[in-house]
Amino acid sequence: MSNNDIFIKKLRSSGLRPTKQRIEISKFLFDRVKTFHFTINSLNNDLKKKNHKISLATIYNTIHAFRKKGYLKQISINTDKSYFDTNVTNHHHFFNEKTKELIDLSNDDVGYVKINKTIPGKKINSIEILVKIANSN
Amino acid sequence: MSNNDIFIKKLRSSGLRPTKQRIEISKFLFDRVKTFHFTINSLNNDLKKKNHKISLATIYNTIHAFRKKGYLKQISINTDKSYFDTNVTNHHHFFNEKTKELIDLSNDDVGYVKINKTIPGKKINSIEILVKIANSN
DNA sequence: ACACTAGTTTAGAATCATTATAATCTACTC
DNA sequence: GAGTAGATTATAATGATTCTAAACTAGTGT
Repeated sequence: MSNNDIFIKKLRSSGLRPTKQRIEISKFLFDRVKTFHFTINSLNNDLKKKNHKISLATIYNTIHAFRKKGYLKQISINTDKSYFDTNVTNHHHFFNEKTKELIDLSNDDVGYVKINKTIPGKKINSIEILVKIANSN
Repeated sequence: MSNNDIFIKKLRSSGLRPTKQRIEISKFLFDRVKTFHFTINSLNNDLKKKNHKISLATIYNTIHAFRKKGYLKQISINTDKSYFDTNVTNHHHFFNEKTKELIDLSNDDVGYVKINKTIPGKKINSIEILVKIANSN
């Protein structure tokens, strides 16, 4: 089974039509060994370099479709642009405010976090930890 | 000593000229019993209601000046607008994504978080925890 | 294979938060 | 009171994101 077929299956199984654009974006995002972080802008530039002429609107549409299906995580961080992560497992991040660089923190890197407060009628959906770092000197 | 005098002293001591606008904003933000969360937009509306005609640009300038001086905290959260907190002590937040409501979590509400990973040449500036909540039924 | 339809892509316009500009104003110093 | 550095202001500019509506295409049925 070729890589394309894998993505076509994945898209179809989640109710997304396997269009040329979605397959190309899937390949770029998921056909690699390591997960990574990106912004719409960086993704757009990277796809342009690969001579894939995909409209910016389509990139936005696709990324949000993938996010809704759980194939991408949007990172809670206060910046002018949104950051996405192809690592959708439960984990956290270091964030270098100067360079805007994100570094994964595995769940094991973070001690268990207990939340000793409940809100009646509400349940916890996720716990997201952002560790801001800077040069140490 | 009147309230105004307190804010004038505070502003002057941090190298900010105590202008009419900064004093008004200080009074609105800090002259109250409980801390609270706000956006530039909500602040602008609230100040308008009080018949204070402060330019939006001044509100942005002032809030960022206060943030830089440590009088306000900007919350790490992925939304279209920035959220600020008049509670600058070490604490965390519940966030209701549907209503965009923020609820404080005291440091005691959150078990001690140990970060078992270091980045050479970098130090930790802050650890920010966002607990996303939703209706439980 | 062909046509139909709902879903998708697209370029460009619209929106909205935020920042920049540059003219006017004001708090502080002498 | 005059001079000046710092603030305020209205407005324009920017930039990320979303909207629009026309053109395109994948999937279905014939």
